[in-house]
Amino acid sequence: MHREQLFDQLLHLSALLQADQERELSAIGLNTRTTHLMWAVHHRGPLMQREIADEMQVTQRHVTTLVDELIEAHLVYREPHPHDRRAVQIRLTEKGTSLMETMALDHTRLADALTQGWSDDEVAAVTSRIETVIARFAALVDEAAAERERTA
Amino acid sequence: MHREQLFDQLLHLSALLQADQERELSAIGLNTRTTHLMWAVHHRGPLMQREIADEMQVTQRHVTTLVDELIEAHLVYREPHPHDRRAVQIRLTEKGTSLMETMALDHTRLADALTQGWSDDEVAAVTSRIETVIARFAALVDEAAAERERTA
DNA sequence: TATTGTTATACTCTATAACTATA
DNA sequence: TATAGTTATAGAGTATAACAATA
Repeated sequence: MHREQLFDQLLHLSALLQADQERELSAIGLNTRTTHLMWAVHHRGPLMQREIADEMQVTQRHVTTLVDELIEAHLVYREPHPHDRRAVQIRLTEKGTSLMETMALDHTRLADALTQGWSDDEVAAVTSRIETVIARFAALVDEAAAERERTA
Repeated sequence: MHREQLFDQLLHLSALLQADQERELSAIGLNTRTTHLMWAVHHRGPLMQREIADEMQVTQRHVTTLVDELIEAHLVYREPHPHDRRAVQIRLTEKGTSLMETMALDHTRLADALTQGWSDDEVAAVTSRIETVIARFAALVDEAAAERERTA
């Protein structure tokens, strides 16, 4: 069936993208987690470690470790929180900011390369299809979660 | 730009699918690795542990561990290799086979649910687009690998 | 009393190296 | 000499629990 073939392809593509990303990142001494952390700070501004833990769904303790690594690499730094003396704020260094900007650019270039030769309409059509797949999948996951609640 | 939005969506979908799969598997005491192992045996027939290590791109030592876990769960068993007394063959138990069949069915059902209401032509059109994205991505990865060869 | 971050500790996943039995 | 699998060991990644400083 074609429907299953499409599904398998999406899984395949997802595996390819992920493997490639991990290879690229490890070449510059990063991994998915540390990059996610920097990406969050880059887009949301200075964050407390607790906020980062919430965003990334990992423990605060683990954020401490990740931040330590990024400080070692001169990509972020800790600053006292302006209003809460218990907390610190994580900010990107210049090097960190410029790395995030480079990544964003690479990202755009890759997106363009992968859809090269498609008309804008084609891009829009596929985008809208994928959107419905995401929405439906989210609905199914919610349903399953509700089911588990009821059973438990 | 729309092209980047599509790319981001594909990444998002991939993360959703993966997280969901891991949750489902952990509910039945499996993970991505052990499932991959069983899937390989289910589709390729009885395999030596070395063959499994090749297929999964992990060490033979790690295959030993994964097989031990699956034996503990009564999902596979070891059998002497018919022609090579150094080796063993991994086979699925009845329970293991039936689990793989259930998974294949769930997989088909999910693919259908996610594309519900799409015409066959629409499915085919999106499939063909994703195919070109995969092909192009593979080409880019190869190019980058060749580049690294030359530099090294 | 609750929250932020850290010290101490442990668990999971996976790898490398040395070894046994067999090819 | 090379290969299949295992014993022993170690490293990365991540979690839980207890604690200090502050809210």
